[in-house]
Amino acid sequence: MLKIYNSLAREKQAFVPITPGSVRMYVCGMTVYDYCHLGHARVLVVFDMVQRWLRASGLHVTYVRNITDIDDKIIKRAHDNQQSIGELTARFIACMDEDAAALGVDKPDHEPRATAYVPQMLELIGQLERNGLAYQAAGGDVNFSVRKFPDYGKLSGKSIDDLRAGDRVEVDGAKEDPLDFVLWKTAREGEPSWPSPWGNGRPGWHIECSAMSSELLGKHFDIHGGGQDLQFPHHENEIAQSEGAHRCHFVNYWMHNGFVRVADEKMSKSLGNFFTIREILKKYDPEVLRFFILRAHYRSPLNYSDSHLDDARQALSRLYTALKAADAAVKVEVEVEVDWHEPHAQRFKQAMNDDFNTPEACAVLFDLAGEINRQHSSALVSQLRGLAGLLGLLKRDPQAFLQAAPASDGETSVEHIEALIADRLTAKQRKDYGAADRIRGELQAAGIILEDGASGTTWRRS
RNA sequence: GGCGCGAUAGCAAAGCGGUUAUGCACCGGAUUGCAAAUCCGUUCAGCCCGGUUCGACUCCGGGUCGCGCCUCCA
Repeated sequence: MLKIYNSLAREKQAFVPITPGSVRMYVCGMTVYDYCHLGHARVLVVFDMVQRWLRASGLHVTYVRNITDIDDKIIKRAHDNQQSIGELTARFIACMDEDAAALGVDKPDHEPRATAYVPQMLELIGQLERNGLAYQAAGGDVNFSVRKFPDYGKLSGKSIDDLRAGDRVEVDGAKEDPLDFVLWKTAREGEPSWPSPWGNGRPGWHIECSAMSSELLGKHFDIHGGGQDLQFPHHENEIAQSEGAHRCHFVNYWMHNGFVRVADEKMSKSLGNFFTIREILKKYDPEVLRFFILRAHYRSPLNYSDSHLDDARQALSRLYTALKAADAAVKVEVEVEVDWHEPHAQRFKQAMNDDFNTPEACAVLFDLAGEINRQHSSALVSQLRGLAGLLGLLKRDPQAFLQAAPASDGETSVEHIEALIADRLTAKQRKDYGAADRIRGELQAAGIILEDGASGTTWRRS
């Protein structure tokens, strides 16, 4: 039985889908005005893992991850770049798709863009107004009235009176309460706008998700995910909007992934301490990055540093090395069936069912690798490949992984390496170990490690 | 000021009221021409102070420290 830590209840709860056998899940995706950074990578990978495990558990999954393609930052960036908003967002959506694909992230079932759902947002705002929860302020903005929604604060555990809106940011004087948030922003000169009953304008950020989720998943669905920083105010506001408009329960399970940190500080655009995915992929294999993310629990903070990624690479190499040694018997690229009665698979399943405990699941993979190194059992090789595959790992040919060069490095060609290995073999046959070792040293200096096995010499990158 | 999370060996990171987590690194041995990989073995833990218990890293209470949210942020 799958248990999920529900941010709403602040405890692990047994997962019971609304419709038996199927799951509807919504995750807040990117605002596309820049390259994705490591924090985005974590959301992408974590919820991809969740989605995979739900499917592996036999559930029919509808996974929605939205794209915010209209917002203040997008407008500003497009203006700064002197390009249209459409050009800007198209470019960064393409970049996001590339990054996600590199990380082995499956395409969600739906990737709605905010600009395509304005009618639904207007409908929702209208309903909120009819329900007495929205009002048009002096300046023309339509706001949500938090005081009129008694449950406000139930997700974040905050009470309206304790919140100190305006402490750090100037409050819009036209709001009835400082915490009221905007549903519809009145059009400003030079900014994109849509016609509406409240005048030309554009949607507030929070209403986008409420509109897209109910349109694609219904008014009441199973799982809503996102980064921890969205819990308040974004998700709190989504609840207020959706439950306020639909008068029914919105989401059963709220999942929030922990932050990526640098030197113990949250990685964020505002702090400027972020690394983009593509920047990291110049130095590290994308699978190493995926593994780095999954070997930590999704709710824990994840500290980024080069040495941690080096460590992850070494660890992942151990798994691939085990496959390499035993792989002759098992074909690559073949979908492997997991034998769920086998003890390792049982442990794996138990770990994953315990709120997606991927660190424990990874430990099972390493135990399996050790067993394979001892026994060279092809049954265990399929178990390793099959289980790792459910995490989106170990899908490649081991040799290809072990020999893969970072994108930025293309100095030592495979031909050159193989020529030197042949030279070394001749030297070894002459028992000229001095010459053989010199060649090996030369390659080692270039980051190539040689391994003399029973069936000849193989190489990998250090 | 309000609310929340965390503190595990050199580093990273889980479970668990009593029995090896796991990975990297380190040390000893096997293997190897020597290495690498692999195997076997060893060493290295649980912020502090109380309490509960036959027994606590694990439960409870109190500290200390760190982090996050309360502003756009994954």
